[in-house]
Amino acid sequence: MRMSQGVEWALHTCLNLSWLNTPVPTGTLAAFYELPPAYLNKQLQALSRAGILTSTPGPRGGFHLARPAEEITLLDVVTAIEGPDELFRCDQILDKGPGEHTGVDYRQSCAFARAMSGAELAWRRELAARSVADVRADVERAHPESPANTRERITELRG
Amino acid sequence: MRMSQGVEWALHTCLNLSWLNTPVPTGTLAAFYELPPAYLNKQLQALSRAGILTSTPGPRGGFHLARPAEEITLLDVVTAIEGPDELFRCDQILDKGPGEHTGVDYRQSCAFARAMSGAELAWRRELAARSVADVRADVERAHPESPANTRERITELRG
DNA sequence: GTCTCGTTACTCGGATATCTGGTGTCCGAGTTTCGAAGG
DNA sequence: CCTTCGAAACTCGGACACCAGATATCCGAGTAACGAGAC
Repeated sequence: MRMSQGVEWALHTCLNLSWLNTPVPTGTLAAFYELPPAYLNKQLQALSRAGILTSTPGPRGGFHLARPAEEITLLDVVTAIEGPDELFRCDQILDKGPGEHTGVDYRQSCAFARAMSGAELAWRRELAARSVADVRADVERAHPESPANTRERITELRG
Repeated sequence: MRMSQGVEWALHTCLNLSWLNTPVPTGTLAAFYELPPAYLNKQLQALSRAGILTSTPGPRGGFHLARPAEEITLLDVVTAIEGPDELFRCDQILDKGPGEHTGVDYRQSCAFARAMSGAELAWRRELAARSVADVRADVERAHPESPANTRERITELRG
């Protein structure tokens, strides 16, 4: 049960994009971290479908944030990459056990499913409470040179 | 990022075992929910390695809880099946980016890793707060006949 | 009747296949840009 | 000099291989039970 690698890429890429105000193509964003460009593109497409990024085709095109970093939560990114499914999926194991098989939704009736769902909700709540802008503020506090470094490196890579 | 099916099996099996005080072989436990016996055995082995179950070989052998259900948390079971790894693993993507590459642990320095780790901690805290005995109490409150039903069905299946 | 011992059957345990989903890659559709040609 | 037009290059987007981990299975090592035989 490891989280997809794409989540980490997506988060850092969103942070970098929040320091820029121009579309950046996938190749440049991938070169920044030496990532496989085509696969990063796949993740960015997912973010685009989720309405987090906006893509512009053609020369001088690329991806840019679809809305302010303050309105992009970590949960948004995780959900965009990993999908909306829950971690613990109750496959209605109880259907085969004894008792009434009245076609009830075990996601609600199974006590384990409820407990797991509650724990997952706490996780989601934490993720939804932190935006990319919050993290950006932390980074800028610890490393004030980061924005300038990123901007410089991006323009340099774009050549 | 779906959680392994084995977690659900393990949870329900632990609950059933908490209603019995005798070793139950894998075959019987599997038949209870019509699960593949050999694969369930694999999961129970993991629980055994984690110290949640105790296995006794030979005739009249099987698995039984290694400690009271009050002392078995949902987190214990999840960790036993899924392993101790974190959901979000920071693969030190920043190592390739600009800045100092002083061999620091990005699990600590990366702001995203810290945020994700915090959210995961909230999740683990919820899971650790609920024991199998808590869930058992919920089930017995909603379905008082469950313990007797389970005991009856187990002895019936064992033949 | 009781103890001993060997056989038997049953259990776990790990080593072995199979399959789905994450990982990685490629090429085509569409658009902007740029430059050249004509007015 | 300005406008128009066309080709080219660059971008995303989805369709196609590959691989690790989860799923599923099998057979051997070990042990408790049981029964037969001896005392």
